[in-house]
Amino acid sequence: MNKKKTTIKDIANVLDISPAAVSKAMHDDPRISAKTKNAVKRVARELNYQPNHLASALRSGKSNLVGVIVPRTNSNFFSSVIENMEGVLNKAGYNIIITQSNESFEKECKNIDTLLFTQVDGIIASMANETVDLSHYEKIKSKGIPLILFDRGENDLNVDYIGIDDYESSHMIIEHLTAIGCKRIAHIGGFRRTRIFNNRIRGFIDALHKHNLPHDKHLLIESSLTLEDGRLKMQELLSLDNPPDAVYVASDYAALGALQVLNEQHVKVPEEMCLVGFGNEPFTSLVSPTITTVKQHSEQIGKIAAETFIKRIEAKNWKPKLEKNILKSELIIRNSSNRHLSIKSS
Amino acid sequence: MNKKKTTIKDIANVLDISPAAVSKAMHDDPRISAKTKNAVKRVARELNYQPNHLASALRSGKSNLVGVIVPRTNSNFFSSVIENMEGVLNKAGYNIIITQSNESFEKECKNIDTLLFTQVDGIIASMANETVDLSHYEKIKSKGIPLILFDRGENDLNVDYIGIDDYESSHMIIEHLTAIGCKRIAHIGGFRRTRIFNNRIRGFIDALHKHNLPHDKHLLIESSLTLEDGRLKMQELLSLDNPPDAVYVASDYAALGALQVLNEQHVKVPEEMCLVGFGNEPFTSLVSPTITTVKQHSEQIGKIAAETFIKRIEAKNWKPKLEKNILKSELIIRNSSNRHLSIKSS
DNA sequence: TACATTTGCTTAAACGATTAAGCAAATATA
DNA sequence: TATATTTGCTTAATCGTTTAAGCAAATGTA
Repeated sequence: MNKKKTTIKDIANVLDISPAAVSKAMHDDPRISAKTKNAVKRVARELNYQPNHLASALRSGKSNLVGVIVPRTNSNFFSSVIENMEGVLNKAGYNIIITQSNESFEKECKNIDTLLFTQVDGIIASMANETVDLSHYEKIKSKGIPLILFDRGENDLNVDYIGIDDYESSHMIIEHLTAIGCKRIAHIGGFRRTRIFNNRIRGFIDALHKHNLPHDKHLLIESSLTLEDGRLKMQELLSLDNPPDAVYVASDYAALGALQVLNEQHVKVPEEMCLVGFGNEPFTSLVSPTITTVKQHSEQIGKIAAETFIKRIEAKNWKPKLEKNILKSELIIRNSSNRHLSIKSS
Repeated sequence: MNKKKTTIKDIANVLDISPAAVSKAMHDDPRISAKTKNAVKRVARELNYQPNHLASALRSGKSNLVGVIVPRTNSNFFSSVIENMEGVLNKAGYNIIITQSNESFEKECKNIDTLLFTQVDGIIASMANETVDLSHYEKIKSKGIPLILFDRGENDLNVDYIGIDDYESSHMIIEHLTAIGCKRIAHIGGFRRTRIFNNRIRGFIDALHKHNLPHDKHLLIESSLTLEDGRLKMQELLSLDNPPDAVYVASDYAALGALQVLNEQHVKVPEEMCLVGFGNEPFTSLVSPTITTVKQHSEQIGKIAAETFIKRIEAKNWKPKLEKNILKSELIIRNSSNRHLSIKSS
């Protein structure tokens, strides 16, 4: 049992050279001869040498670790973003550390502390729903390491941001719903304090005006957008004196809750009520009827976020500033708003 | 702008004491006076001191980091396991690093390398579907750090394991299906080489015998258990000369695929065909009809895995050995196998 | 041959914290 | 008062790696 790990010193001893030479040989320093390099690499393999990350990170001040903070990993969107981010970062020699805030502000603060403590070289994050106070994000900026936000971002921080055009997405949805004859369109939106949800709400209102549709206050509801809350808000809408003929929900989970209520109360979808979700979660194409939704191009968001990080870390004297990267979203029309085609699973 | 981070040296300079005294004061060493301790802590706060994890980990040989490997984080089961693991570990002063294998053997190997490279104090893992060769897991053991497996484990590694009783779960399911009158029960199972799926298959076969039901070879199919493969395998079963009257699928995702096919082909569930899934993913209670499934107590699995890790790390001269912690699962009966009650959403 | 340059290494300091060992001063014990 | 013990620190080594500086030997140049 060789419990003791092999270090560059061990390799140096075997070859009777200095540890410094070994270190340089491993990093292909031009001032080390090919013969020595080969010998070092051979012995390293033989002794099963694994470089000690802590030591090199301590000395060089670079950990090659990128911290990632997401509200939850159990949504397809975030899981896909992470996967694509990881692909790009791994190729560039970085490894990622995933943490989840569970939509809790307190947890998000703890995550940031953990990541800074682990000496990550940068942080890529999407904010929790609860987050309003941004001082803990300022902490990242003040450390001088890159901070990249995606999806749930905040302009006030003046850092890079990658996301989709939420305002425009709402327009796309209203356009589609009016085209199929909807006259009273409701919106179960997120909390206005979150920028993306605010943008969706603004887009919703402006699009209604554009199409000369009534903007009834009762038809615009803020929600935590969980499945359960989607159910409650749908019940609210159904109990109105003059209920809507279409509902645009700002999250697929809440849309699913809404659909459950509609099914339970035998409201025919899409005949009596059209439904549109947001996010293109896999289940939207699995439930009955399938749910019309918005695809956010999580692959691109992940890749671009990672590439932005690399760009920032490689730029020598870079100062954080607001730089937005807004991608186009895509409306995926399914049966919950399909009034002209025969209804079958997509 | 104070870019340079404060170190114990800075604190020492302010108070005109040695860095060693500062370090000890921070750790409440009994040989440091209360007065000095207070002064150190005050200055630390004033200078916004953050201990350098790399340095302390390098010196002490402990990183207080635990690596977690899961197939994917976007399932409710794993996401919940992680959440509960984290709760216990944080309290004990550990932070976790989550990595996902995406069910790929190669990715799993890379993850292990990353985690070992990051000098984690231990690893808690659930194996990828693809994994057959276990040599990379041996690498963890040979480092002398604790390895804890859950859900997808492997006895051959002789390490701690936390999971549910898969064999018994199959019995529960068959018991339920026979009780409601099913006579020809099929099983879309996972690959036999994965222990948990093999146990479910063994349980399935033994339970059939126990209830004097036929064990038709065509009614037992191995599958990758993705949604798509669930569809394909269901189509296979429906095209048999003598199709089954119930299907037990070893994963909720594949069960959902099966349900789609049944709905599309207008096979009435549960009247003509009963369906049972596995895992209690949220969507099983959301689709129509709702799917009967098995709850795995992810909260407990996460907690126990974390507690086992702590137990191992605190035991001085502990040698890895097989120690199983098998939890009881729970059958959640929903409409897809509800033949006696009126059919409504649960 | 005399000097400059290049090659291929070595030396030694550093990164920031921990910790065994040591030492003077204060306090306790006889 | 003389000695032992405790208190409260300091010194210096260490963890494993990186890297600036330095220095012989080999090679190139005039």
